[in-house]
Amino acid sequence: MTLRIYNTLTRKIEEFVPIEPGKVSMYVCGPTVYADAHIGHAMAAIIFDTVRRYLMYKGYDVKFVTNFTDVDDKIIRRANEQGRDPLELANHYANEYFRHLKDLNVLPADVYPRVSQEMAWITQMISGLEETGYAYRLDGDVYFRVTKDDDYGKLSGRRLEEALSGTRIEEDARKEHPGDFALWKGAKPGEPAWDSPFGPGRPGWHIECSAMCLHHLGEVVDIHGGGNDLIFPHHENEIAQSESYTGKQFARFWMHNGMLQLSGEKMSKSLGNLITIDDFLKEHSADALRLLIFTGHYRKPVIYSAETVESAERSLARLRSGLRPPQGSLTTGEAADRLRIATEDARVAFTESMDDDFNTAGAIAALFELVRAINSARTAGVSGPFFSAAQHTLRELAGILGLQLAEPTGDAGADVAARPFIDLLVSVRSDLRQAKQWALADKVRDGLKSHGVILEDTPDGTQWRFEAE
RNA sequence: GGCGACGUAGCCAAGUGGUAAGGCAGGGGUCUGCAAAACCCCGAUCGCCGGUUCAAAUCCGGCCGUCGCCUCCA
Repeated sequence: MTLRIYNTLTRKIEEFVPIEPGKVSMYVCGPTVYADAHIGHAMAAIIFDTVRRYLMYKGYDVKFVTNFTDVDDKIIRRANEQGRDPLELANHYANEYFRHLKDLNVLPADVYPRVSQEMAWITQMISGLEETGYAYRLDGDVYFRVTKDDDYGKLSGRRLEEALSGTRIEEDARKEHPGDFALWKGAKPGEPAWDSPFGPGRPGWHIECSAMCLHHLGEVVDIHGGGNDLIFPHHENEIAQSESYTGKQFARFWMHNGMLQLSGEKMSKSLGNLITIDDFLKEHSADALRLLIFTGHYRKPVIYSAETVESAERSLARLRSGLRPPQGSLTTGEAADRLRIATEDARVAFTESMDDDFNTAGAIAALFELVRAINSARTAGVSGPFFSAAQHTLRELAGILGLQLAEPTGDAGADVAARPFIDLLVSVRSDLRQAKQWALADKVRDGLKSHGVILEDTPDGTQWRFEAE
């Protein structure tokens, strides 16, 4: 089975073939670190984390690079407002972001380059573009000359003439063409600056990704990803710079994720309609966010609401139910056989969906089918190798989506301390049930429930767990 | 104004030519002292109009609606 991926560049689903057999180079545009990250950023990180995990599952050796933009207008403005050093501020939010990635169960990238540490590569590239006539100097700035780039606009489907009509671009009469964009910005008072052949200053926004790709992954990358809000101008300009510089195709596959929507609008820092990752994780698990995202398709918008999150939480509980221990002792027979077949079917259905441009909704459906098969087998008394194999497959496939399926714990800290007392109460209640003291037994159960502890009576005794939040 | 995406049951959502996956919520049932969980059963003809086809949610045209990009943005 071959993996097929939608390529924004061609607007078609294409068979994925890496440049070098067995290896994949992947670059994903990371955040500008000047404020708390929100779950829209988390969504992008989670989607490309799963793309990576699936490529690894398919046997590819993946080199994954994602950057931090730590030199930028907004960082500088914010730092000046707060009287802080811009790089210190950026570093603070980068560290926060690292913490978020860990909380969200996103695998660490192989390299996390930062603009501030890539200046040599950036200036070298700008110099190269200047030498070949793709860039020109203007009052201490350096601009990219879009009119010299024949296929400028190929990613976003815009032509230069069209791009101008109705745009809100601030006209800068000095530029040769309104679409020309800054590769280097001359130093201004109160801004950090680096020395360069073009004088002191700092890089434009787009050049950093081109330079970092070149530095860490080479002239051509297999997959370049990011949010679909980056298609224009960011990725268009990256292509222009990189291809003008190397003369080669910059990225084979361009992948773009849809936006997270809150009350019908894109969640974004500038609109202010956001939920930070920290706030989300106070109330919900990382698994819930992943499930919410993967219920839909990565290229489409995801609707975030109290209702969709709640639905994701309940669905999660259902997936977890497949991991509960077996109850019988049947290791062979018809029911065990059915489970074995269902396990195989689930893997096939899962990979077929994922091969189809990461159809995670279909992949999750396969997971639910497997859960039902496991639960049915448990009820039928199946245990042994087929049962554990089914559960192992469930964990493995869910793991490709980054789902951990861990049972919820109580409030941090209280969890460990409370366990022995809960066990004791459950034990006492079992005695009460033996004695048919139903009223008292129910009082214990209801009391525990009000503290977030769920009791379930089974033929093998009473089990308890913490309620999902 | 330009470019692009989308509109499927109460909600989320897959499916891009052969008579609609999955989840949540809801209803009925099995099990249970009761409950919970689990399991079984139940629901939509796919925004509207027209066209192509033996056959369309799926292709084409028009209309209505929503969203994204065109400015920083995952």
